[in-house]
Amino acid sequence: MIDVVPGRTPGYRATMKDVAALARVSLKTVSRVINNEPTVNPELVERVRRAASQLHYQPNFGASALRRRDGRSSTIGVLLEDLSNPFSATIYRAVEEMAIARGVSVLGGSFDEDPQREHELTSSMSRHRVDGVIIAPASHDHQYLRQEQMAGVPFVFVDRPPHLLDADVVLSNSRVGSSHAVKHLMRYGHRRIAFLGDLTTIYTAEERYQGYCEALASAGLVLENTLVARDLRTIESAQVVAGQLLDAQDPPSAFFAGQNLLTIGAVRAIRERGLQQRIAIVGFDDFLLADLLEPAVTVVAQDPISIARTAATLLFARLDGDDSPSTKKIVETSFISRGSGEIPLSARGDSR
Amino acid sequence: MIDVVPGRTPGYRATMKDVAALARVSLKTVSRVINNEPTVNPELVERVRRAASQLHYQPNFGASALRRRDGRSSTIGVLLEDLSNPFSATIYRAVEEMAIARGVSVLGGSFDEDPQREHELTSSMSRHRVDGVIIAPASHDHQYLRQEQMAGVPFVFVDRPPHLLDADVVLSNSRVGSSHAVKHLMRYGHRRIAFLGDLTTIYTAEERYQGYCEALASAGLVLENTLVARDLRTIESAQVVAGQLLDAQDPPSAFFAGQNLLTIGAVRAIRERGLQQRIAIVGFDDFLLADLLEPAVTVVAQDPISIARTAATLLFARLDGDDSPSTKKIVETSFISRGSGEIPLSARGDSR
DNA sequence: CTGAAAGCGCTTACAG
DNA sequence: CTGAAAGCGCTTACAG
Repeated sequence: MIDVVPGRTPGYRATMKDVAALARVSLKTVSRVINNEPTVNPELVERVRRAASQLHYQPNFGASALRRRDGRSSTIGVLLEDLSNPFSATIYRAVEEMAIARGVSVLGGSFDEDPQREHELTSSMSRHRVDGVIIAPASHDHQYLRQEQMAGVPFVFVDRPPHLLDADVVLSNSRVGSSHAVKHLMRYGHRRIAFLGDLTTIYTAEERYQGYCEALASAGLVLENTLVARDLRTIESAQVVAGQLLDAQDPPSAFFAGQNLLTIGAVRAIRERGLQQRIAIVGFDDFLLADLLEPAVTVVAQDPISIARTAATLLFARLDGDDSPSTKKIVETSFISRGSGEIPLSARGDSR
Repeated sequence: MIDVVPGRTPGYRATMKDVAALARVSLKTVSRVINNEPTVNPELVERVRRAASQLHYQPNFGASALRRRDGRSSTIGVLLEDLSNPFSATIYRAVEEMAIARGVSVLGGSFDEDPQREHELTSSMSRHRVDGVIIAPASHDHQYLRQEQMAGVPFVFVDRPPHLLDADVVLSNSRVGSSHAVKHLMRYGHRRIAFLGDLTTIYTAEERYQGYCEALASAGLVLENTLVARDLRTIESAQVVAGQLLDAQDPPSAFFAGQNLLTIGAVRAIRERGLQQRIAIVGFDDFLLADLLEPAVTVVAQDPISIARTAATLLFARLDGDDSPSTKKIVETSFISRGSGEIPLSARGDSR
C-alpha cells in the first residue's frame, strides 16, 4: 500500500501536484518544502515530506530550470580530447568531484581532435542549457562560442588556449618543461637529440616542439630536420619512426618524446634493438609503470588534478557571479629523473 | 548587424517565439521546421532557418522534453566505479561513442565503491530525467531503483549484477578466467599460489576469489589462509602484503592478483627482492606496458569495449521499445601469456 | 504562513 | 500546409 499507487499505470511519475493532493496542501506549499524555504509550518512540512516520500517524488530539474529566473540546469559540460586517456580521465574525475560537492552533474564528451565533433558537442551542451563548460578544444577558432558566452554560459579552457575568444584558460607550462628536459639531456653530453611530436595542429604539441627548439638554440645547436618527427599519434607509429631513426646512418643518441604514447613507442623501439642502456630518453607526461621499466623512464610530469581544480574553481566562481576580466593560469610541470634521461653520451656504443 | 540583436541584453537567448516573429510565421511552424517535419512549405522552411540562424537559435531540450509525450531528455547516465581508472574510462568512452551516434548526451559519475554516492548519483539522474542508465553498482540492494524502472527508465548493469532487482546485466566471466589462470600456474608446478584480492564486497573480487578456490580444489589442494590477502585496493597495499608473503617462512612460489593495481603492487614487491625470474605471477585485467616489463606480465584480459557496446546496445534497444525479459550477457575473458606466468616452480631458489 | 494565477519554451491536439 | 489554444511541471509575482 505504500509502494503502489492504485490507478497509476507503469510509466507514471508523481508530480508536485500529486504530492500536494496527497498532503492536502497547495502546489506552492509543496514547492516551498522541496526547495527548503524556511517559512513553512513544520506540520505542513512533515505532511508534504511524507506524501513526497510515499509517492517517491523526484523533482523535475528540467521543469524547474525552465521557470526559474536564473534558468540553471545544475549541469556543466566537460569536453576533453578523449576521456579514455589518463590525462583527460584524471581531469574529468577531479572536476566531477568538485561538481558533485555543489550538486552539479557533469555531461562529458570527447573530441578526438575532431573540430567537427567539437561543434556538435558544444551545440549539444547549448541545447541542454548547461550552466558552464570546461573545454580542451580541438578547433582553432572559437568565435562560434561567443553567443553562448553572451547568453551567460562561462567557458574555461584547459590544456589549450581559446582562439579569437576571450575566456579563462588553464595551461601547463609545456614549453618551459620541454626546454628543461632537452637541456637536461644536453647536460649528459647529448647533441643529436631526436624529437617525437603529436599533431602539429595541437597547441601543446607545438609548444613542446618550441621548447625543444629553444633548448637547442640556447646551446648553439642547429635544428636537424632529420631528427624531428611530428604528427605522430600512436605507440605504433612512434615505435616505427623511432626505429627508423635508430637504424639510420647517424642515429640520435637521445630522444625527447612529446607525449606519453610516443614515449612508450620510442622505448619499445629502443628495447627492440637492445639499446636501452645506451640511448637516453625523456618523455613529456608521466605514465603508470614508468618507474618499473629498465631503465626507469625520466619524464616531464603534468599535474592534471591541479589543472582540473583550477579550472573548476574558475568556472564555479563565474557561476557565482565573478565577472572580472578573464584570466590565464599556468600550472607548472615537474621533472622526474628516473634513469633513462641520465644515460650519458659516452655510454653509446660501449658494449655493442 | 547579423550577430547583434538590438535591444537584447546579455544573457538573452532566442526562443521559438523570437524566431517565429522574425520569420513572420507562427510558433508552431518554427517547431515543425526545427523538428524536421516534412509538411512545411519549402519557402517557409527557408525563412525559418534563416531567422533561426540569424538569432543563433538553439532549441531548449528541457522545454521540449517537458511537453513531449515520451518526455525523453536525450540524456543517459553512465555511472561507474571510477572514471579515472582505465577499465571504467574505456567503458565510458565506448558508450559515449554509441550515444553520440544517436544524438544522446552522457551524464557520467563515479561511485568509488561508496553506496551512499550511488544513491546520490542515481537520484540525481532521476531528477535530470535521464532516459536510461548504465551502472556498475557499489551497493548490494537495488530495490530502490524499482521506482525509476517503473517510471520507464531502463537500467543496464555492467561488471556487477543487480541484487533484488530485475534488470539487464553484462558481466565478464571472472570466475572462469581466474580459475583458468590459477590452473595455468599449477601446470608450471606451482602449489603455493598466493591470492591478492580487492574488497570482498565487490562482486568481481569475490568471483575471482572463487575461481582461485575452484582451481585449487580441482587439483585437490587445500586452501591456505596464510596465502590469501583480500580487501586490498592500492598498489602500495598490495606491494606491502606481497612483500610480507615473500618474506615469510614458507613463501608462495606464485601469485594470482585479482586486479591490475594489485598485480602492479605484487610485481614491485617481487622486483624489490630481485625475484622476478623466480616467482611466477598472473594478474586479472590487462594493463598498458605489461608487455614491456621483465618478465612481461601474463594476464587474464577483460574486454571493456565489448562490455560497453553490449550494454549500450541493450539499453538503446530498451529505449526503442524492447520489453522482452531481462537478459544476462557474459563477455569472455582471454588469457595472455607473456612470461611472468610461465616461470616454472623449479626456478625457485636456483640462483639465489 | 499559504495559495490562486500566470508563464518559462516547447509539443500536443485540434481546427481550418 | 498552417496556426490558435491548451498544457507539460515547475517558480514567479502577487494577494491575502
